[in-house]
Amino acid sequence: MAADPQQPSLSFDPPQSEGLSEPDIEITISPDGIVADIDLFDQHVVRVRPDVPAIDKTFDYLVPPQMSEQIRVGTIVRIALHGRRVGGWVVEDRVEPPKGVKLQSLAKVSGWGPPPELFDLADWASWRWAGRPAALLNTASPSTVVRGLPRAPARTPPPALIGSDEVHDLAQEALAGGVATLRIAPAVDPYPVLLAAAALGPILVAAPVASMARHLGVRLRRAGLPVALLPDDWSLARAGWANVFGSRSAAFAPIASPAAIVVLDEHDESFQQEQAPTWNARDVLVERARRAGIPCLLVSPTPSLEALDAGRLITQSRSAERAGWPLVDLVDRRDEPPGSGLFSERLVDALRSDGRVVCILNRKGRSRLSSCAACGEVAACEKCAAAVVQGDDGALVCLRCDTVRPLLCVKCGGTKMKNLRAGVNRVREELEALVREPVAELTAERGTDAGGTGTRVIVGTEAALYRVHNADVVAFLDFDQELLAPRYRAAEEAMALLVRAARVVGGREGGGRLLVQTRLPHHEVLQGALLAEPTRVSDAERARRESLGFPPAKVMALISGAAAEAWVNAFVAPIGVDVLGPADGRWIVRASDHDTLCNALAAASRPSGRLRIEVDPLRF
DNA sequence: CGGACAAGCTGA
DNA sequence: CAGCTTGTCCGG
Repeated sequence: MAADPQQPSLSFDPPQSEGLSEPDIEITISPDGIVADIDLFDQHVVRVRPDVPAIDKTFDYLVPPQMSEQIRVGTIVRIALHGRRVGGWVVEDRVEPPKGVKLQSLAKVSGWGPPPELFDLADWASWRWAGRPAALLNTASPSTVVRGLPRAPARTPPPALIGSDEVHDLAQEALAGGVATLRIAPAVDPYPVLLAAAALGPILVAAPVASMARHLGVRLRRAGLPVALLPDDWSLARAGWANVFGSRSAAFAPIASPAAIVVLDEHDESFQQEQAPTWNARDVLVERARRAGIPCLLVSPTPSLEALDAGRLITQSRSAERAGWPLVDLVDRRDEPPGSGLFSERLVDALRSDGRVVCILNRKGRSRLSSCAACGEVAACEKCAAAVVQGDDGALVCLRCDTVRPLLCVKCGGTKMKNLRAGVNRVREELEALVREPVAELTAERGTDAGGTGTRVIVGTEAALYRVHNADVVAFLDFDQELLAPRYRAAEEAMALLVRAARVVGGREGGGRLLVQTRLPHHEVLQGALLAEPTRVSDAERARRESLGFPPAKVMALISGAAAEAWVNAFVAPIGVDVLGPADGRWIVRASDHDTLCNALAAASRPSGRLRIEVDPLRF
């Protein structure tokens, strides 16, 4: 490897060895000659963490003189371990090797790795989410070998930042120190927040989806500031002088000393990793900022309870916040007979206007609940008796055991079914008949590419809200399904859905409108959106979670997998920790705070076999 | 993780 | 008791 042209700002200070205390002058000559009898004073020994998930241990290696220059904490190396070659990270430089161990030499220097502080952060996250650090360090590492870092350009004059802007000023106030939650309405542009933060120096910005991170990063770049877009610009981020943008994985972005951290849409559940360890980027970044002593700004139109607990809340003026929410048309369907269909008069009016209308129904296929037209029998699986759904092709599929049967009543043999709960596929046909023009269907699986849908009326699941960028009206055909979903975070999730829809239609002064069909018009989620008062949701949720002992009032971990029972049997719950279950082969370990929970999980022994420990489950 | 090595099981 | 499986340990 050519010598890295290193920046002064990039040079790494190795941890000073403990003064000049006398090292042991004990020269051991190993019989197989692995260690030459060279002076121990001159040996360069590093501590390496192997990139092997199951090995939770570090090992010491000799650094051959020709590699010595390239070694610092974080460097990615290859080592011989137990007869095989594996990758690893240098986690400590110039250590004193333990006595009586024959050291081997590093096999190779691969290239640049994460900055030193990410090792401590990864260790913390592996404790906090009861996982192994190797996966987290991989998130912090480049996908391909990085041999050099880009130099900072000659100093350019800072770009002219905007003068007076409410959001910019609020962000400045929030950046005064510590963790702050900044609540800005859905249609309010978060860009001034980034300008305010970037005035402090290079910042680290995380957004729930990569497209949002990219969009904002490109805007900042056009304003003349250096920007690294992760994961592609890993080496630029590692160089330390650029503003770093990324999605969830940006929690472990390799920028050494950001001036501030900004988490956009912190309430979004995609910040949480689905695979164990189920770390949450917002929580990791709050801790990262705390350790670095830098400000952390959590931005959201509807802050999570976790964000509200993390720091002080800063809000827009009432009028500005209201202006940033669309008008919400609540269509109260309580007086309509059950089964009167999904199309209220107000919805039909909206559909027959000239505007672009997106209809949202979170049910795929043709029908989620059918009954025989002849005898009235509700269609169920003939094997396991669970409800069957009618897919796009008309066949009945069991959701539990995947048994498929043709459209046929098991009781009377009838072949006509009444659609008690229509799915998107069926609704599309009905809408076409209603508006007499083509209607497109957009779900996660089907539909044309982003925004490429030419039709005026679109129907889809919530996935459609990611793919349509603007519309005059977003109509929720059956919002009660979201409000009443059997998940403890249903209210917050429903509010997040309204936020996403609000972004598609824009604020009320631009004519943005949401139409919500419901039998629960007084529900705090709908009132919160209607009045642009998200605290209605958080206040109600806070009280509910407290009384039920749900997060964040209590914290929990979900234990599942084939080895879950063995794990629970071996687990001795300390005081303040209780184990609930089993339900569906899963257990819940619960405590009042993360210290108690995570210490208990860390002390538990892990049986062999498949085991999933999900700390802070989003569903249980 | 995956190799080494040891303790247990089978068959003559 | 060889030859094999299964389990536990450990790596610099």
